[in-house]
Amino acid sequence: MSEQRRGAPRSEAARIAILEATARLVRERGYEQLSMEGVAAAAHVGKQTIYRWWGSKSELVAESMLDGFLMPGGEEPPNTGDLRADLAAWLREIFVFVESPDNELMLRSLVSAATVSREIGARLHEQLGAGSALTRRIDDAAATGEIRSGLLGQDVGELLIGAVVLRVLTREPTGPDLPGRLVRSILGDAPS
Amino acid sequence: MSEQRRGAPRSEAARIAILEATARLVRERGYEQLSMEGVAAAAHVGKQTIYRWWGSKSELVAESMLDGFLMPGGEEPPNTGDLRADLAAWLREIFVFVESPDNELMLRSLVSAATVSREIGARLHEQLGAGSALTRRIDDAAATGEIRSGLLGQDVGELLIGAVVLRVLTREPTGPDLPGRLVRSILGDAPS
DNA sequence: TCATCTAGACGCAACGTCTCGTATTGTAGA
DNA sequence: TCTACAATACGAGACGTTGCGTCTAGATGA
Repeated sequence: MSEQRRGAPRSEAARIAILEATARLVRERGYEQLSMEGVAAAAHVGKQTIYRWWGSKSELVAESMLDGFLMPGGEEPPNTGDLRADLAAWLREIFVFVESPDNELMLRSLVSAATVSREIGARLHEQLGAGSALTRRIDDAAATGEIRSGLLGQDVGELLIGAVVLRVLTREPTGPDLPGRLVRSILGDAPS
Repeated sequence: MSEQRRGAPRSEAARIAILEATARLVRERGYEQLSMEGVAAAAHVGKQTIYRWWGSKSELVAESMLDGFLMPGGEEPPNTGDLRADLAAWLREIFVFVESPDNELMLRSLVSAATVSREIGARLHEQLGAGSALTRRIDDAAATGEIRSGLLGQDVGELLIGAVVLRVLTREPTGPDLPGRLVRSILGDAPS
């Protein structure tokens, strides 16, 4: 069944070099300033080699992210038994990451790419949505009565992550108490 | 004090034509495909007239939005006395608007522009943030005890609007019950 | 008089396609 | 087994096109 292809196989070295160069240039200059010519030059690769495998800038940025060259792996929230504190700590970490000048350009580039490519949007949702550790953690808490029942982990996750994305867009500075406020806005205070 | 300027004043006709052409082209082709040359041609305007008043594509798209050529004015949530129902209805309207194929390109263009221009981000926050009717409505409800105290209108608004923005990015279809679920995720069920 | 207007020329950067010559693989014939 | 040859990928870069942002020209209007 598996018809053998002829000719030279795809060069893994070129693929890696292109994705790494893309990640580096996105971090340095951002999405709009990223050019295919720049990537080709930085990766010491012919332009055709890029266009052969990726159709557009957004696809390229997408794969660079999905393969972990751009974004670190999804951090899981800690688990100390106190869901509210855990979520607030997790959010605080994320806000620190988001507000770091080193990551600003990269994150906005990711959002830009998502506005252009349906695929990135889908992967974004996949990586953040149902099935993540965050979602399960909240569902468990609802089942054990730590938080009020009726709460869906997926919905709570969307609200929290949405707030983070909104901050990326508005560039409003976050105060140290924002994570706690947001978590309590949803889950309320712990039962005494 | 008011020094009289000499020479011809700025042409309001040209300004309107440019902003309208920008809005039309953004709706038709999206942010990335929008070109300054295209706007100049469509508005029957010299390129210099655009560059004289706007410094970049993102600024142009920003003003086109802020002046109402792109976005409809901020809709206020209805007020029937039942905050949960009002917010759900308001969210439902927004999701319908967001998911309309006519508005998809425009909204993603707005997000793109916000990733590029700090000003748009700030205006976005200004238009959606504290001081809006939504925020006041929630603060009032917290004061009268319709919802639990300790909730800040600004935080709740950020969570809800963030969820909308996230949907714009992930392009996940929304179910008819999502607005109600999101509102109840935050406010809980009405006290019986 | 002076700032604005439309129109378009200008040099430059990047686009996406195409063509080289070379390297690397599978297939087929000697 | 050894040797052509076909197929494909590669780096490099030429090519025409598009859009960039600046600049000049001549007309218009306060």
